[in-house]
Amino acid sequence: MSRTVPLMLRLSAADPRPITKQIIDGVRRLIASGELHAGDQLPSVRGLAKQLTVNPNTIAKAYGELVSQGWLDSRQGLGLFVAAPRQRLSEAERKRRLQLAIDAFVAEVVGLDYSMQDVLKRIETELAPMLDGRKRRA
Amino acid sequence: MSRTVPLMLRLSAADPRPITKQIIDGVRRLIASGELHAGDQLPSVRGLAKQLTVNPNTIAKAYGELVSQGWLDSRQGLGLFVAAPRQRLSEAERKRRLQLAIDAFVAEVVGLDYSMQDVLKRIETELAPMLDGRKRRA
DNA sequence: AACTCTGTACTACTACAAATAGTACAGTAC
DNA sequence: GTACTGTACTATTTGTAGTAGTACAGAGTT
Repeated sequence: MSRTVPLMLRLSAADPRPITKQIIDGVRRLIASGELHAGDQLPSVRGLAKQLTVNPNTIAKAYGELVSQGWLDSRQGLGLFVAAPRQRLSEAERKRRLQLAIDAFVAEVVGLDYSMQDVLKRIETELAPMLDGRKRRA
Repeated sequence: MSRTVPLMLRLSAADPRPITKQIIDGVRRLIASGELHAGDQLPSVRGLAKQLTVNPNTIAKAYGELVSQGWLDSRQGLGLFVAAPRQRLSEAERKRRLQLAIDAFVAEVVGLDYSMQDVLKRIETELAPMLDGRKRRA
């Protein structure tokens, strides 16, 4: 199964995250949710740069990060492809990242006056499509 | 009930958040968890700056933000005090912030290979002390 | 071989945010 | 007055994000 997809990605100026992070998160989300499958080819660095009207360097940086995290495989002269599911982060690093994410989330939500039930329900709704979209990463 | 507390706050160089945000989140957490009560006096701008070995301007900025968010009240010449519980954010703003927090959290957690149950349990554990530490904000 | 696509690696420059440093001023208490 | 409080400035430094431009190597097509 190998396709070339137009990559449904939107950048938002309202989003406080830097462009590079928006792209990284966006691609990761598309893969995790199963909208992109292992072997699929991604838009070229220059192509996506033109599509999103950002600098090619910015795309290259985001792609490079995704490669080093094991989400993409790069083949010189050919392009970038969605990698087979695998886990490149150490157990300690995974644990550390989860802790950071939870701390940041709690810090943001404190004082917003939402009940525990509301918060958990929302998390569940948004997270569910990301967890079963692709096989469990080895 | 009015106390002057030494403010148990630690800054971490490992924490990716800027100093100002670490202080804002830290104070908000102390209030939400009930470690600081309405009326309690906070360390002075210069005092906390010395304690944390950061610039007084940085503390003043953090305190200023907390005042504008309604967490603290300022009395010229006297100091800063924990405000009575109230909600200064509009319904739309609260909703927006929750959405941003959830989006950011999901983006970080995707690919870490944690089960839904694990994630929800962790959130519940860390968030619980923040929700019942003080009366519901009007 | 020539051409054109791919990723990758640089340097240089600009823009912006965070933090520091220093000064100054107004309000409160002793 | 003196010594604390918060607050408001300006100036400077530092680090990061993004843009701009160039260059090079690998792969496929003609």
